[in-house]
Parts: sequence; C-alpha cells; structure tokens
Amino acid sequence: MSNASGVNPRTIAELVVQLGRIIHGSGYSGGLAPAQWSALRYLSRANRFSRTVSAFAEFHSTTRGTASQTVKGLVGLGYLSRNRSPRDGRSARLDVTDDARALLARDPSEDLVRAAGTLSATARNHLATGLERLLGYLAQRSGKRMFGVCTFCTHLEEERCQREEMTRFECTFFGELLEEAELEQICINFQPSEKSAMRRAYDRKSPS
Amino acid sequence: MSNASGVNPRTIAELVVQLGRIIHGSGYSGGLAPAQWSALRYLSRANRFSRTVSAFAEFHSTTRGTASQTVKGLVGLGYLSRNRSPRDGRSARLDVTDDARALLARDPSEDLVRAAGTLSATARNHLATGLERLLGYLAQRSGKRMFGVCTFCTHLEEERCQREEMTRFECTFFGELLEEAELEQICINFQPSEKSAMRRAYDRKSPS
DNA sequence: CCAAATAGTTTGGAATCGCTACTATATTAT
DNA sequence: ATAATATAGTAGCGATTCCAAACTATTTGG
Repeated sequence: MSNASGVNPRTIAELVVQLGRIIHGSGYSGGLAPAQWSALRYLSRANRFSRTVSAFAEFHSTTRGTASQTVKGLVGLGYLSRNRSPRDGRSARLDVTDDARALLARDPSEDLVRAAGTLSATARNHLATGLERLLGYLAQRSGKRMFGVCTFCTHLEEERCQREEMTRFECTFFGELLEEAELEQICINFQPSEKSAMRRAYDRKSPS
Repeated sequence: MSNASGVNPRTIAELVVQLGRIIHGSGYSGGLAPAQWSALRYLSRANRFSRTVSAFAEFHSTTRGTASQTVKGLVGLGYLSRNRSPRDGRSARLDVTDDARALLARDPSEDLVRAAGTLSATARNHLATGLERLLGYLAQRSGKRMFGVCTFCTHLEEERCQREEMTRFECTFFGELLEEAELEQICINFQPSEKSAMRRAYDRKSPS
C-alpha cells in the first residue's frame, strides 16, 4: 500500500546534502583539494568562452577572489596555463595541460559516476529529471545562472552548407563559428531551448 | 523518440556535484559557516546515543579533530551544551540549546527542502530512490556507515503491553527503552531492516 | 573625454581541513 | 591484577578555502 503523499521533502534535502558531503570529503586525494578538483573538472569541460576565473567562480558558487587563488595554485602545479586574451586585455583563458588531463582519470568524483552507472536507464532518467528541477528552482530563486551545453542552447544556429556534406554551427551570442566538438562543452551563457526538455532523450550517446 | 540507454551517468554526477556546491555556497549565512550549520542540523536530528563529536565527525565525513573545532565554536556561541556521560568518562553528549532551535528556522538548506516540496509525490519518490542508491553504493564502496532512523532499523524491538493501550520500544543494540518520539531520530548504529525497502511508502507523514 | 562596468589580483582574518601527537578512560587479553 | 590495545576527545601545525574589501588595469557607454 503506497502512500499517496510521497517522500517527505526534508528527506530529499537530507539525502542531497549527505551526498554532497561525501563527495566533498573524498575530494582530498591525489594531492589536490576539493576546490582544485572542481576547477580542473570545470575547465576541462568548458568551452573557450567560459574558461576564465570569473566563469569558474560563478560555476563554483564562490567569489572571484577565492577562485583566483585556487587557479593560481593549479597554475603553479603545472595543471593550468594562462593565455591572455588578444581581444580583451583584462581577460585570460585558462587551459588544462596534458598533465591535468592525465590526472583527471583519478578524479575522486569518478566514484559518483560509477555509482550512477549502476542504476537502470529509467532510474537515471528519473533521477536526472528530479535533480534538474531542484537545480532550476534554486538557481532561479537565488538569481544564479545555469550552465549547459550548446546543443540545448537557444544561441546555437545550425546552417546546412550548399553541398549537403556538412553543417556549420554558430553561436549567436558570441557571434562566432563553433567546431562540432565544442557543441558538447559547457558554456556560461547557456539559455535552455525547447529542445532541452527532451534533453534526456538526446543525451550524449552511451554504448548501444 | 526516447533513447533506450538513458541519461549519461556522468551527467548525473555533474548535477549532484553542482547541487552540492550551491548548498555549500549558501551555507555562509546567519553568522555561521557551512560546517556549523551541518553540525546543528545533525545534532538536532540525532538521538541521545548519537549526539557526540565522533558521531558527527563520521556523519559529516571529516576527522574528529575538525569536528571538535566546529563543536567548540558552537558551544562558545551558546548553541550547544556539553554534558559529560556518567557511564563513559571519555564521552560527552552534545545538546542543542533553545537558541539553536530558533536559529535552525533560518537554516540555508531549507531552500532545498522547499525546492523538493515543489516536486510531485511520484517525482519525490523516484528522486529519493535514486539518491538512496547512490548513497548506498558510495557508502559500501568506501566502507562508510549509513545513518537512519529507528523505525527502519533491525535493532528496534516492539512489544505490546498486557493492557493493549500502548507499545514499548527497545533498541537491542544499546539495550535501552525508547520513547516514541525517538523512533524518528537519526542513529549512528542504524542497520537497515526489511521494512526500509518500503521506506518511501511509510515515510514521515505529510499533510494529507 | 570621463564615468561606470568588468576581469582579475591582492590582502586580511576566519573557518575548515587532514594529519600527527597527545591525554584520559574503557576494554580486552594474558 | 596487569599489560596491551582501543576509543573519545583535544591541541597544534600548515595548507586550503572562504568572504569581504581594497586595488589595478582595461573596456564600454555616454
């Protein structure tokens, strides 16, 4: 006999918080601290417009000052390289080095990826839907930005070439052409499109 | 056309991590730090056997040293009172004060509770199921203990009295009688029972 | 050309963290 | 009984992280 009123919302909150603590606690490994892992993860997934100190600060829900310190540490360790922008003299793009890519294989949060991998496809879909709603509610309420990939962004414009061989992709926000590989990278200027409702159906391909 | 392979496990992990960061970032409010909020939350929900520095340290995935510091700060602020155990001279029980109970109304993580409250009953059930599985996987893999309430614990023994008026509850682990109000408190020695599979159906009552 | 906004750094002080060493009490084995 | 070991908790160290505020340098808007 199932209870029609469902799980107590507080129970959900407790589970999320607990999960967050376990992740955080596992972040002290491989010689890095949790914030450093988070920076490497973010910068390895972000597109060229979003690999900045400010973007990471916003993604990581912290101040630019704190983010600056975290990045400084990683540059010193040789895991990030700073490339000043030719367009904007104030800005610098942060690129992860090959050493960092190798290190990311030992990212402690990979345990969580494995945990999610043990769930059934429908369980994963349900879980993702719920988490996205929570995230959306909190982001809206606190006026924070949400991050997402070009594929589900309103700023993406596809344009078939005359010879039907390939498609050109353009970001109407930054006004620049995009490589196909960039479509799955995280962007700070993400605006969810209609397609994003069908997000889970079109999610990055898994082994068939 | 829905993809049979479901959401990429990595997407789930990213959502959980992101949610955890937002919670953590919101924890610097009301004059307390995230760890202090976590301590107050835990100690206000834990039963008398579990309100110790060590239990909180384990719950919070940190060391006893760090937990000791966090608790010291809260005692100094008048939010916790230390009560040495008469049984075990090494141990002390931490009780939250009335000031702390009042403060908990402004717990920043209440936003997450509200967010969960906007979901439908079935969405909450799906979400809770998924989160519990993730937590279970990670706890088992890292040899960590899981926390839970007496109601779903194998150590709980119910015993109807002769005059069918009331029921006596006993914890077979600690060998002590339990008040009815204690059955919903968190315990460090939780061992999930058969009933816990039906957890969501029997979850703490919500307004009907 | 000047005011305001933005990107990023620096500094200070506090909190948090893992770690190690330490005290004191309990438990267990001998 | 006594010695060895385990447990509860604290203290100190050095590093990371954190916010807040002050600061430089560049860009943008009027």
